[in-house]
Formats: sequence, C-alpha cells, structure tokens
Amino acid sequence: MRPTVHDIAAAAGVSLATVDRVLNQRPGVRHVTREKVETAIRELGYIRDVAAANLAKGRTYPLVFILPASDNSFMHGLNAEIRQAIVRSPAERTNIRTIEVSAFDPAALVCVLEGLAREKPCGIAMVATDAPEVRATVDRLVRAGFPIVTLVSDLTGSLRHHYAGVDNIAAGRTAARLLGRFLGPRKGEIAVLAGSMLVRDHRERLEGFTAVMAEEFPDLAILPVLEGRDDPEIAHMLVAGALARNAGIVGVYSLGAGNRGLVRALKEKAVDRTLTVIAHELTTHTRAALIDNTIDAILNQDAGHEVRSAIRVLKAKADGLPVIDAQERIRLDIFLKDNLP
Amino acid sequence: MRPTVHDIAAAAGVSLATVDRVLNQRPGVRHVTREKVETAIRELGYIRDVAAANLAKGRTYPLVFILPASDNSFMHGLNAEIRQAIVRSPAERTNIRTIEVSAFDPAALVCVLEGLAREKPCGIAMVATDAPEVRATVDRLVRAGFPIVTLVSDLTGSLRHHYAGVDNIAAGRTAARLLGRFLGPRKGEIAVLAGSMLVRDHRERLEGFTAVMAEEFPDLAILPVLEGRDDPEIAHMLVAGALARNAGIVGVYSLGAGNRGLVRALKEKAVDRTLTVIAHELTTHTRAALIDNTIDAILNQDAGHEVRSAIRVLKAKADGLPVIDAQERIRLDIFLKDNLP
DNA sequence: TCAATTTTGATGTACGTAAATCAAAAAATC
DNA sequence: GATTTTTTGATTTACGTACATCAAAATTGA
Repeated sequence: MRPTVHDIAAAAGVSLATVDRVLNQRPGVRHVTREKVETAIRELGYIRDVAAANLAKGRTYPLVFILPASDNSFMHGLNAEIRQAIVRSPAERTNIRTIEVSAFDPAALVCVLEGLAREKPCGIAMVATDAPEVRATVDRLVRAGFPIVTLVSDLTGSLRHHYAGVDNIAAGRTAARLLGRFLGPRKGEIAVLAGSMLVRDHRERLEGFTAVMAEEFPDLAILPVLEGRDDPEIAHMLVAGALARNAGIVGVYSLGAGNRGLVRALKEKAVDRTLTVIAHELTTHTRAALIDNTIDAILNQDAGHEVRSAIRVLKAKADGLPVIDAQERIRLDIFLKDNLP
Repeated sequence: MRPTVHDIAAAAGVSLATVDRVLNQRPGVRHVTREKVETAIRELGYIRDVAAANLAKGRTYPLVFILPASDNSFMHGLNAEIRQAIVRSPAERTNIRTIEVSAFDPAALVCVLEGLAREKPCGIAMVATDAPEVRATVDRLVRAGFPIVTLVSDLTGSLRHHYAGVDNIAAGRTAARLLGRFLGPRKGEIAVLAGSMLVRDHRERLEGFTAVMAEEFPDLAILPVLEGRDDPEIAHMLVAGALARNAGIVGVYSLGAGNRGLVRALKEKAVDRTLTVIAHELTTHTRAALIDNTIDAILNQDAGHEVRSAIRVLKAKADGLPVIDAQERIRLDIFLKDNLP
C-alpha cells in the first residue's frame, strides 16, 4: 500500500498536525522537525493523494481562456473545443470562462490580463499577441504566481509556463519541402497567401517556408506575399488576380485562414494547369478540396488537443505537479487524402 | 454547487441508503422507488464524483499489457513507455503488469488470456495476433465483463472495446502517395521491405500501398515483397541484393522494423543513384537517416500515446465512463526532416 | 526562575461516496 | 389477522487529506 500522512507521522515520530504543517507549508515548525518530516517523506516515497486532497479542499479550477475575436473557421473550431471542455467541467472540477479581446490589439489584451489579476483564476490560457507590453504583463502575472499557457500563438521570451501550439517555423519548413518535392524538377513561381504579417504564427510559417525554399529549391521563386486577412473574399480576389497575371505559378502555399476563397479561385482559374497546393488547417472546405485534388496536402494543428493540453497543464501547474512533456507536445498533422481522420 | 447523494435523497424523498442501492445497483429496491431516485438524479443533473468514490472504495486499476516477445526497436520503445506508465502508477491508481507471449502464436496468446480471466484484472491491453481462436477468446472475455483494448495491432471483427493504434491501410496508402508524388514523372520499380506477411499490420500497410500505387502511379511497378523478419541483418542482405540485381529501382518502402539494415544497404549500394525512401517508425537510426537524406519521409505511430490512450480507455471502461474519441484516436505521424520532434 | 513565546500534539470536523448493520415499515403470503 | 418476506431508513465507519482549535510541551528571553 502507498504510504499515507499517518505513516510519515509515525515514521518521523511527530504528530499528524505537524506533518500537515510541513506538507502545506504552514508556519510554526522548527527547522529540525521539518527536516525529520521531509526525510520521512522521501524515505517512504510518500505521494500526496491529489484526489483526496482536492476532495477535502473542495477544490475547483477556475480557468480563463483569452481568445481573439476573429471569425475564421479555425477560431470557431477552437471555441467549439472550449465549449466541449466546459461540458466536461463537472467531471474535471474545472470552471472555464472565455474572454474575447479584439484581435491584434496588445493594449486590449493587457487590459484584460490586468483585470484577471484581481479575480484570481487558478490558470490562464491565452492566444498571445506578440508585443512587449503583453510580455511584460504576462511576466508580472507569472511572477505573482498565476499559471499561464499560451495557446496557438506563443509569446517567446516570456515566462509563460507552457505553449500549447505547433512549431510554426517547422510548419513552414515542412510545407516548403512538401511543395518542393511534389514539384520535383519543375521550375516556376510560388504564390504565398497569408492572413497578415502582423500575426506571429504567419510570420514564422513564412520564415520557415522561405528558408527551406532558398536552401533547397532554388528553381522555385516565391512571389510577394498576398495578405488575405483570413477573409475568404479577399483571398479569392488576391489569388484569382495572381493566377490571371502570372502564368508561371506552379505552386501555392496558403499559410493562414480564408481557404474557402482560395479554393474557389483555384477551381475557376486553374482548371487548365497543374498547380501544387499546400494549405493550413483542416476544415470542411479544405477537406473537400484535398479529396478532389484541388489541394495536395493540408498542415493542421488539432484545436481539441491544444485545448485539452492547455487545461491539463494549467491544472498540473496549479497543483505543482509535473507534466508529461511528450504528451503535451502539439504535433503538426500532415494530411494527404489517404490519412484523413 | 454540484448536487450530492444527499441532495438526491432529499429530492426523491428517500434515504441515503436507498440512493446508494440505486447508484450501485444493489438489490432490495422496489421498481417505483428506483424510478423516483432515477428521475431525481436526472432532474438535478447529478454526476457521481468519481474521485470521492474511488477514495471510498480504495479503488485501484489492475491492468495487464500483453506484448509479443519480439525485440525490435519499436517493441522496445513500447516497453519503455509502459515502464513510464508504471512509474506514474501511484498517482493514477493503476497497477500495471506486462506479460510477454511468443510472437505470432495464437495458441500461446489464448492460453494467457484464459489465465487472466481467473485473476480478474480490471482491464487488458493486448497486441493482438489475428486468429479466429484469439477473436473467440477475446469475445468471451468481453462478454464476461472485461474491458479489452487492442494495442498497435487490431483484432477486427472482435468485440474489443477500443483499438489504440494507427490505421495501417491508411498508412500504406499515405506512403504510396508520398513516394509517388516525390518521384513525380520518374518511372521504375519500387522495392518493398516488410517484416513478415503473417503480421496483420504489415499486410494492411502493403494492401494500402499497392492499392494507391495501382490506382494512381501506374508507371511505378512494385517488386515482390522482401520479408526481412524485422531483423537488421536480413533486411540488409535483402535490400543490398535487390539493389545490386535491379538497376531500375527508384524507390523503397520499408513498412516494418529492422531499418538499421536498410539504411546500411542504402548507404553502401545507392551512393550513385537517387532513391526515394519511405520508412516506418522513428528510431535513432531512421531519424539519423532522415536528417542525412538517406530516407525521405518517416511514418510513425507514437508508442507513448498508444500506451497512455490504452490506459485512459481501460480506466474509463472500468468505471463505465465515456471516452473522448478524438483524444483517443492514434494519429499517423509523418516526419520530414523539418518537423522532427 | 518565571513569564512570554514558539513549537508540537491531540482531537474533531469536513469533503462525497461506499459499504455495512440493524431496526422499522411496508408489502406479500397464508 | 398473523406471519413471512421484501423494502426502506437510520446510523456508523471508512477512504486520505485539509484545516481549525485548544492544550501541552519545549524553548527563549529577562
């Protein structure tokens, strides 16, 4: 049987109350006594029964998710996954609330974070906007003891405990290699459709993409980035325009959202040519396009995994427990038409 | 606050003892009374606090993993992950034991399963050997109330509750499309290295591979399968021989283990030609080969995820709780040199 | 040495559920 | 109506921990 607090009390030759004081770092224990208890804990290999402790404390985990108010299908999916998590809340002792902040607005994000500091949630998950003032606020909250994980978009260099999202540079590099290899010996131009270069994920994907293209596929030239604002209409216009103007385009990399517009443009303008297309995010639209060969590969991050991982990590941090790193690594999914879920 | 047993007792106008009898399906409750309690449960939205229940019961989850006694790096990795899970056992209330059975030996597997029926574990995870007698035994155990999940290798058509492994037909199809697309317009022959055609996973991968090759890449001809028994030495011999004999080989698909031998053969015999190579399972050897361009892509199943998923599912089934399907789906990882973990 | 202070022990209650016992009530049987 | 059987209630203990209270002991300072 696993040792209990009673066992360590007996082993250390102290009372239950003293063990409790040590375990919960309450005051009023002499240094030598504390050490006795601590060695007993170590020697017996005592592990606190978190379930019993939570029961005794009546503990719940008030968590806050801070999301940008942008309405593309990825964010809708992310929202849906959070709602699923809210449904599971009673069983998981969580108490999840979401807050929307206007997208790409560091000041608004900082304001929300400041407000949260007062209501004392036991964990914060946030889609980070990359700005110095956000970093400073996050660092301050972390130092004040709040567990914070970034979601989907990281805040590199900050003290956030964890990042629940994919490595976007690796994603861009992977897209480049897939595109390059699929095109083989063909030469020509590559159109890149992004949401906005103000978004860190998109910048990073592009950075990885251009790096591999330059290193390994010198016969393929990257055209100036089309910024579609993650909007299907704008994406359609931009891609259709590019295809009409430039007959040398042999491949397309869509690293943001708004792929419905991309697909429409491809079906209208590229019936007569063989384009190789890599897009991000598996949605109903991209899935259909992958199946009918309009798109050749889809890179995806699983929003459900990201949300569940964020919750697991926040709970673990709140309890001071370790996390299983391999379990919490968010993987880049590569979908061809053969391995769709 | 969540309702407790006290609340439903009050709401149903019965005593705590009766609620307990209903909840734990103990006898001695009249039909009408049972219904009163059940409607109270539904109306108050009562959810049993599993943590408190487990505490009261002193519950642990004795689980058994049945693994084939084969010593390739994948099985070693799987074993290592189970040992990790055993380390986490105290925190998860699990009590995990592994049993090795000689590989591809249905009779031995059946024998072990029969033996398990007597010791009453609360869940069984098994790497299945696909045979009618195994299926029959599994079905009998499932009907007797044992939660059973198959691991890595499935037992289709059986009553097993869950399969913690990848879709191997999809894996083969994906490999074929990657190989076909990477080769582009090139024509030639494809060498296929398998472990053994007696193993279901390998048969399925080959099935998916040949299907897509036939449908979509008619210019690539698949050579007779080389069966390397998952042994590096045999694999080396077979691949080296094939490369020496046949100058028309443009691609290799290695769908089993023993890739160390494959890599050695490639480095010896294919320095002068450009082969496209797809292999399964990320190990130190395949990882190094991917980085130095000897291998072009690696398909992988994450043994850690498989083990953790099997445990989660078995625990859930033992408690009669639902599982999150999306969370338990084991994904086929595709690694290029750019997205290695 | 006495008083003041700090440290420790003893004890009880609580969390939500399981499981057992025994008495009381209700229903079914004769 | 009396008897047996079934159903229900009331109550207690337990799981492992948290937390509070009050008394007792040990330590410190004067």
